[in-house]
Parts: sequence; C-alpha cells; structure tokens
Amino acid sequence: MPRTTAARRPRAPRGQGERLRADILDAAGRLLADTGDEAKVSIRAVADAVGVTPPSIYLHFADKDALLAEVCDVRFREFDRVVESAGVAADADPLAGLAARGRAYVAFGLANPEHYRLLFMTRRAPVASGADPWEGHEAGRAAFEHLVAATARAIAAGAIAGEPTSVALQLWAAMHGVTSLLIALPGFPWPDPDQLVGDTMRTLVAGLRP
Amino acid sequence: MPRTTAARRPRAPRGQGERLRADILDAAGRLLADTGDEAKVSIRAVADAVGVTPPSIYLHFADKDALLAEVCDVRFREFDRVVESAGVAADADPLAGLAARGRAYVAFGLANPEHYRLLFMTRRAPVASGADPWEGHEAGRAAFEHLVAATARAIAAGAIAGEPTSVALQLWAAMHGVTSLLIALPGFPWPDPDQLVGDTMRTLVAGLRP
DNA sequence: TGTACATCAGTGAACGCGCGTTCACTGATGTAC
DNA sequence: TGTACATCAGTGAACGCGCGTTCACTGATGTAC
Repeated sequence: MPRTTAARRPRAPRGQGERLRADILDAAGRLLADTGDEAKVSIRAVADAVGVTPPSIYLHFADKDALLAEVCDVRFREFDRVVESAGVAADADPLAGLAARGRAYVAFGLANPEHYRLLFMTRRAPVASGADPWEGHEAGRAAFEHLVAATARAIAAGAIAGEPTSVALQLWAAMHGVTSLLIALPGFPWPDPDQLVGDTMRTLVAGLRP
Repeated sequence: MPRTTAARRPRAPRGQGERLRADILDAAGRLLADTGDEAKVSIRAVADAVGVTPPSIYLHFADKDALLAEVCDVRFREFDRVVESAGVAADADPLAGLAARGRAYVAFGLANPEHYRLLFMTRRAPVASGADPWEGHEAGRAAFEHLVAATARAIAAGAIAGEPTSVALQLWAAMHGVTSLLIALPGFPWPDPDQLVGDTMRTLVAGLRP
C-alpha cells in the first residue's frame, strides 16, 4: 500500500513560513495518535501528511529529535491543561479536586495512549547532574507543580496528612501505574478502568487520612 | 566503530543444534540489558554476539518477533522467581511477605530496566476476545497468580481487607507506577527509591486495613 | 570393510526497503536605485 | 517607471546505512547395505 499522499500544500506567502512549522507539529502529533506507533512517525511520513517534501522539515527543526521533543512539549501542555481544569472545577472540596485530577489523568492517558506513552513511558535522557532537571520540560514542571499545589491544599484543609511532595509522588505513581499498565498490556483481563481507578484512589485517600 | 565481532563460534556437534538456540536467547537478553536499547537488538547484532551468521538465527526462530517473545518469556520466569522467593522468605508474616514482594519487584525493575521495559512497558498485542488472555504468557500468569495468592493470605490472616484480585491489582499498579516512572524519567528529581517504595507501601497498607 | 547416500548445522551473498539527512537548485515576491 | 538584485519558501535527487529475510550452497558426520 503506497502512502496516502496528502494534497500538495501551496507555498506559504512571504513572511508566513512559520505556519508550516505549526502544521508539522500538528501533523506529527496526529500521526502518532492515529498510527499508534512511534516508529511510523518518520520525517518522510510527517512531510507527506503535511503535503510537503522531507527537506522542508529541516527548515523548521534541526533534526528528528528536535521535532519529537517539541511534539512532546505541545502534548504535555495539553495534558496539563486538561487535568488541571478538571481539578479546578472540583476544587471546592480539595479531596474531590484531587480525585478529579486522578480520574482526568487516567482518562487522558487512555484516550491518547500514544501521546501518554511519549510523555511518560519513553525514556527521557537524564540531564547533567547539577543542571535544572526541568530544563526544556517547562510544561512538565508546571504539571507537577499543579499536582503538588492541589495536594498541599488537601493537606492544609485537613483532608489528608503528609508532606505535599511525598504525597503527590505517591498519587502520581499510583495513577501512572494504572494508566500505563492498561496501555501496555491491553490483553490482560482488566476490570473496568473506572473501578480500578476508584478503588486505588479510595485506598490511597484512606491510607493518607490524618 | 565497527561492531565488536565475537570469535567465530565452532559448529555444534551433531544432535547438539539446540545449544545454539539457548545461546541466542541468552545473547539477545544480554544485548538488551547492555545496550539499554531495544532497537539495538537486531538479528545481525544477536548473530554477531553469538559468533554466528544472521541466517543461522532462522534455524531456531521463525522470525525476529518470535525471538523477542521468547526472550521476554525467559526473563519473565526469572522475574517471577526473584520476586516470589523474596516474598516466600518473609511469608511468616503475610504482610511482611507482601512488602518484601513489593520491594523485590521494584528492585528487579531498577536493576534490569530494559528487561522490565520489555516485560511491562512495551505494548503486548491483545489476544482475540474469548481466547485465553494468558496464552503464550504462562510465566506472566504464574507471576500474577503468585501475587494474588500472597494477597489472599494477608487478607485471610486479617492483616488487610478487600477482595484478593482487586487488592492485588492495586498493589501491582502502585509498584509498577514507581518502577516505571523511575525508569522512564531518570532526569526527574526523585527522592530515594527505597523511601518512595516504603511510603507508597505504607499508605496502601494503611488504606487497606480492615 | 568400503562406499553411496542422507542429514545436520550451518555459511555467503544478495534482495529490497525505508530511513535521516544533505546539497545544489528554483521560482515567486519584495526592495533599492 | 523600469530593472537589477536579495530573500524567502520551498523542491528534486541523491547519499549511505542498517535492517529483516531468502536462497542456493557446503562440509562434516552418521547410516544402510
């Protein structure tokens, strides 16, 4: 089967070259989600999806890694926005806010498994020790800080006990555990995901009660 | 840099052809652990590590997928053996047995990150619905049943409450969450892994108390 | 005891493929004088 | 107003690479008669 070639994209007018950049990022993200396979996101495939020739990609990104890193960043921002807004909507009760974040976290992962895989299941190079570990991952930093803040509010309200960062890590690890197992092992006889998330959340909250 | 070619392996004597099969499995596993990169485990690289030519692999494995599936199975058996024996050693107190399994689980993952990745972080095709989900993954079934059994003992002893399978899934998801995040995001400013595992285990056990 | 034959455990060379990336180029559009 | 030139936004063709896999073959060893 030959690659489905998109219509040839008309050349951008002068000064609008940056539009192609945005289209490339978008196409790469969609390609990843649609094929469900990071190996299928090749420079050629992305160029084809956008309707442009492969060398054009290099007018906007240094190399393939730079492109993927930026796709990752864009999707991370989306992830943070979705999870945080679900949490904020329920924050009247800080515990409900945390639970809503957990549910939204898992739901995002299951709805966008390949994006989730790229964000949280693919090895991201460790930065040099001493450097800022968040350098180049500002969206990641924001997402984590949002979680720590929500956790701190629940602690301040007396709903749970513990040190905010430690508790946030436990919640994150548990929700990530559920999400990534469901994504990695779809053949396993899982119970209903909602129930698994609910049970896990209830156990954690009970265990963290002051 | 040219691939470091192993000494040419002497031809097996008659009737001993199966020895090469075992050596191939072993070399593929070591290659995965040493390079830390599944993409580097190519038919050519494995053949080279064993000291044989690429077509020889096909005398023993139908194709690359079959080889990787069997590597996976071998490592899964090792994983189950390590975790279960750590648990059995502490089973005098069922709760201590569960905790020992949790620690051994995470330790195995951190000591063999690429094997862990292959076992639990790489998508394994879902089987046809209706078929036995464990078909071809007998080692996986055994490992999971060992965990459920240990959980059931802790429940029977009155140390924790709940339904064995549900509780086992919660414990698994949490330990997997910790392990896989540490593996996937080594650049994150993690606390000491032992502390993270200990905190998570304590929270879960507290939340599951009868 | 000798010899033809079968079998086993591989080898050597090649196939076609898709990949990331580079390089010289093109053609439309704006700007200086 | 005309024209030379610069710039922008790409294209077309090719590079070398490593990959999974196939195919015809080889040479040592056993077995039948």
